[in-house]
Amino acid sequence: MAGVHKTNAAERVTTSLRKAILRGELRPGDYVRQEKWAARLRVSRLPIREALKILGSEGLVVHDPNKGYSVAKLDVAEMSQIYLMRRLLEPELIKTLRWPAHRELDQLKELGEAAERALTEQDPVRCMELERTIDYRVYDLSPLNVVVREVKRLWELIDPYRFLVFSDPERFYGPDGGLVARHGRIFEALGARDRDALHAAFTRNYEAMMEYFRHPPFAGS
Amino acid sequence: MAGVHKTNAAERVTTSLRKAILRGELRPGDYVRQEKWAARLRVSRLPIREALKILGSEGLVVHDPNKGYSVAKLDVAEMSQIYLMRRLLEPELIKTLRWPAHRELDQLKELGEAAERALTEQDPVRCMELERTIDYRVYDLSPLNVVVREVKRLWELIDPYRFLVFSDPERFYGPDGGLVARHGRIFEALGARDRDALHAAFTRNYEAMMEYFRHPPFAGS
DNA sequence: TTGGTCCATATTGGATCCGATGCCATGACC
DNA sequence: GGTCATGGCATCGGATCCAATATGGACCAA
Repeated sequence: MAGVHKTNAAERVTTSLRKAILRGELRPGDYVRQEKWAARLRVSRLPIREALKILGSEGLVVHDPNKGYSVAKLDVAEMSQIYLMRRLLEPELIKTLRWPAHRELDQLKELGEAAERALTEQDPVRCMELERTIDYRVYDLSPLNVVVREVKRLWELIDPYRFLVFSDPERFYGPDGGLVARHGRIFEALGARDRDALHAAFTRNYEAMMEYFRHPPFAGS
Repeated sequence: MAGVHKTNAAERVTTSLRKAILRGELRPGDYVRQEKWAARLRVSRLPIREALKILGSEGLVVHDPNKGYSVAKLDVAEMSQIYLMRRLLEPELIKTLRWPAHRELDQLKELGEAAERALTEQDPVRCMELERTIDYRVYDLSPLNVVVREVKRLWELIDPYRFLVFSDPERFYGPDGGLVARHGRIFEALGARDRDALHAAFTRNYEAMMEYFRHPPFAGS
C-alpha cells in the first residue's frame, strides 16, 4: 500500500479531480477545461477525458456533448435522496462490521487528533479530508465490500457541497459539539463495541447536514 | 426519446457492450478485446476504451492494468450484497411511485405480452430484455430519480448472471409460475393500486434468483 | 439602438501513431 | 531433463493530430 503506486494516469487524474472537487477548487456548475487540467496535472488530454468519463458515470460531473463536463449541481430533492440511501445502507455496514483491534483503533484516534490539529490550524480542507478518511476506515471494517463501495460513492456525490458546509465556521461547533466532536463519539462506540451508539454517532450529523441544505446560505439551484 | 439520437460514439459503445454482456456474448471472466470490438462496432479503439472506463466504474467490468478489461465475476457473497441493496432501496421506489394512467398501464401490458410471445418463440434473450424494460418503466414511476438510477445500476451488475438463469428453461416455469407470471402480478398490483402487492411481486423472484446462485449449475468462482 | 448574420477562436470528439508492458515460446545453460 | 533467460508478438496506455461543434464578437442593416 505504501510507496509509489504503479497506477495509470487516468486513475491518478480521477483522484486528483475528485480532490479538487472536494476542496472546492471546482465548484458545482464549473466546467472542467480539459486542456487546462492536462497542463496542471502534467498529462495529455486523454487521461483527463477518461477520468471525466468515470466521474460522469458516478454522477459527480455531467456531460453536455460538445460542450464539456461540469461539476454536478444537486438540488435539495436529490441531496435528500442521497442521504436516504445512505440511511438505508449504512446500518447494514454497522451491523456487519468487525470490531477493530487496539492497534487499528489507535490509528483511527491518531487521525482524529490530526483532524483536530488541522482545525486549530485553520485548515478546514485537510480536516475534511481526515474526517472522510476516518469514515472510510470504519466502513472498511465491514465485509460487505460491494455495499462499502456504494456508500463511498454516495459520499463523493455530496462532496462538492460538503466543502461549502465545512467552509462555514459556524458549522464546526454546533449545539452538540458540531462536526469536531463527531469522530470522538465514533471512537467511543468502537471501543465500547456498541453498535447502537456507533449508528447514532454516524446518523447524528445527517440531520445537521440536511438542515444546512434546506436553508442554504450559498446560491441555490 | 424516439428517433436517431445524436449521441457520442462512447455512449453507443457503452450500451452495445452492456447489451453484449446482457445477452451472454461476453460472459463473466471474458476479456473485452478492444481492437476486436472496435472493428465490430465500426469505431476506433478510443470510444471502446472510454466505454470500458465507464463500465469499469460501474463495476460491470474489472481492469487489470496493461492486461485489459474483463467482465466482472461475482461470487455468491457479492451477489447477495447486490440483492440486499435492492431489497433496501426498491421499497422506497414503490412507496413513492405514482400510479400509472390507463394508457401507461396498457403499454406495460403490451410489453408483457411481447415478452410472453418472445418466450414461446424460444427467444429468451429478447424475453429477458423485455422483462428488464418493464421493471425500468415501473421504477421510472417514482420521483426518486437518483435512487432509480442506483437501482438500475444494481440490476446491470447482475445482468451477466441473469443471462445464465434465463438460459435455464427450468427457471421459466417454477412452482409459482416462474419468471413468466411475474409481470402479470406486477400489472395486477399496479391496476389495483396496491403497494403491498406490488412489493410482493417484485420481491417474489429475489428468492428464486438467490436460490439459483447459491446452488449454481454453472461453473462457480 | 437592436437584431441578425457571419466569421474567428476556443474546446471538444474521434482517429491514428508510437512506446511500454505482459505473455508465451524457444533455446541455452546448469 | 529441468529451469531460467531472452526475444518476438499481442495488446494496452498515452500523446499527438485533425475534424466537428459551439461560443463570442464584429459588422451590417433595419
